[in-house]
Amino acid sequence: MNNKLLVTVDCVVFGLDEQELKVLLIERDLEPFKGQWALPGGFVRPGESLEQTAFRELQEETGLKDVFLEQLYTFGDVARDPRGRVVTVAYYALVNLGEHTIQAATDVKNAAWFSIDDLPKLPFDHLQIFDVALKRLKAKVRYEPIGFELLPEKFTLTQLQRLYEKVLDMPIDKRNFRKKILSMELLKELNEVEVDVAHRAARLYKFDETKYRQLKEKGFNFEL
Amino acid sequence: MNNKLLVTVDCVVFGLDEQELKVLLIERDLEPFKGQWALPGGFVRPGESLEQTAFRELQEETGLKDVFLEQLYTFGDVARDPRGRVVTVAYYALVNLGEHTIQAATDVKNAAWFSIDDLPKLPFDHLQIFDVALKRLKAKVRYEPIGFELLPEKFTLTQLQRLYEKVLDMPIDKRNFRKKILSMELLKELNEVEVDVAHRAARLYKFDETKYRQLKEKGFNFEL
DNA sequence: CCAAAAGTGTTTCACGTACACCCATGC
DNA sequence: GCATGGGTGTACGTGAAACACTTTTGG
Repeated sequence: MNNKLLVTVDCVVFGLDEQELKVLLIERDLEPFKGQWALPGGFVRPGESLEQTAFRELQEETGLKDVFLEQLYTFGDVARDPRGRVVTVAYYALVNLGEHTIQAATDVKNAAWFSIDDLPKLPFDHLQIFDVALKRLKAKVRYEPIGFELLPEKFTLTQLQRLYEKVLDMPIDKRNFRKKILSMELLKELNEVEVDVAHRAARLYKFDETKYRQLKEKGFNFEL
Repeated sequence: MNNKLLVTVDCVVFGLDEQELKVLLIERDLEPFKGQWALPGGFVRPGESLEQTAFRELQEETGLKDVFLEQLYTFGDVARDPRGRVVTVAYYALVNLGEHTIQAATDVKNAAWFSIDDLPKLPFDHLQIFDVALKRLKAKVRYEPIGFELLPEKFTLTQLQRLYEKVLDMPIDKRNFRKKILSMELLKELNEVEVDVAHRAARLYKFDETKYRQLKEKGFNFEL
């Protein structure tokens, strides 16, 4: 009895620039779907964990490393891959677009960011995977402070607000937002302000990871 | 290059009786860990989806069918199984203990319910899988009306309250609970009451699935 | 001095929370 | 008639939501 299946890992990488929420796609240089834009990913090797596969493929195919990564869902429909029975464990990642540069490499012709509402046609069930990832991101950003992963280390409150507005796709009141986020005491106010802006420079803040973990221990729940 | 891996599905089945939250375990009749209590599960067959595997294994090993089932997480550590590289896609299920009878069958010596705070030693990483499942159940029960899956179709408000108290492991105020749950208008009040109780009989209710879907469309969010 | 975004408080309303007694029924 | 759980209302406080003007800076 041969029960062995092919297992891949695919990654939905979200990035934020000043304008929009984007996804990182690679142009496949291998069959099937050679030449098409697709989610980065590849086969799990016998000696590596699923998460290791995700990190390795991201680095190999797009040059990204040290990113926030979390398992999303596992897709195992019988006919999802023309090569045969392939189960894929999907992950999603969050990166700050400004601080990471991407570059195509192994098995990939090209790697590029696409606006989430202007995606090319995706192969396999990658569109479905993307949809699940976006839904997860929208839900999770409200009750876990993962949004900071999309921003540079030092950011302004307005940048933070924009992030939530873009991910949640809804307007947020400035005063209420500031009141709430500051009242959580998760942001460290820096003695620095923006530079090179053509108006009053905004104060910079940092997310205080340590403090968050302490508060969480005590039963605190992040909630936007 | 041989990239094929073994893939299994394991299920954490939660059940509720009048006293406690329980988990369904099976006594393995095959190596490895023959004779030990473990989560029900087995290999994914080439022609079946992951969910189909879960349903099939549940039926074969425990006799359960028509249960609420949802994917939990995929565990793929390299050394999690002594047989070699085995990735397992874990599911969790919710059943009403009174309305389903279980019976051991294929590859299984025995099947039985265990109190969640008195589990036997589990093989593989099944304890870790159970922990993730319990955590998920506790979290999800608060923002999705899945708790009803643990009750009979017709239930009293007190039963419903007990369910939440057991799953969340905390006391809940009776009047506030009733006010809140009834204000959602998700329960259909029946013209029936409990029978065979040695005190005033409580009114029976049913969860109104259709209404829930309608409200959800309009942006309603269940929240306890 | 003008444009652009930063920064800041108050009022209102809804909802969560705390809390105790009478009622119906079976034995 | 007594034991057992069923069923009900109010007061209080906290936090969410709505809302507009002044300040700072660069060009």
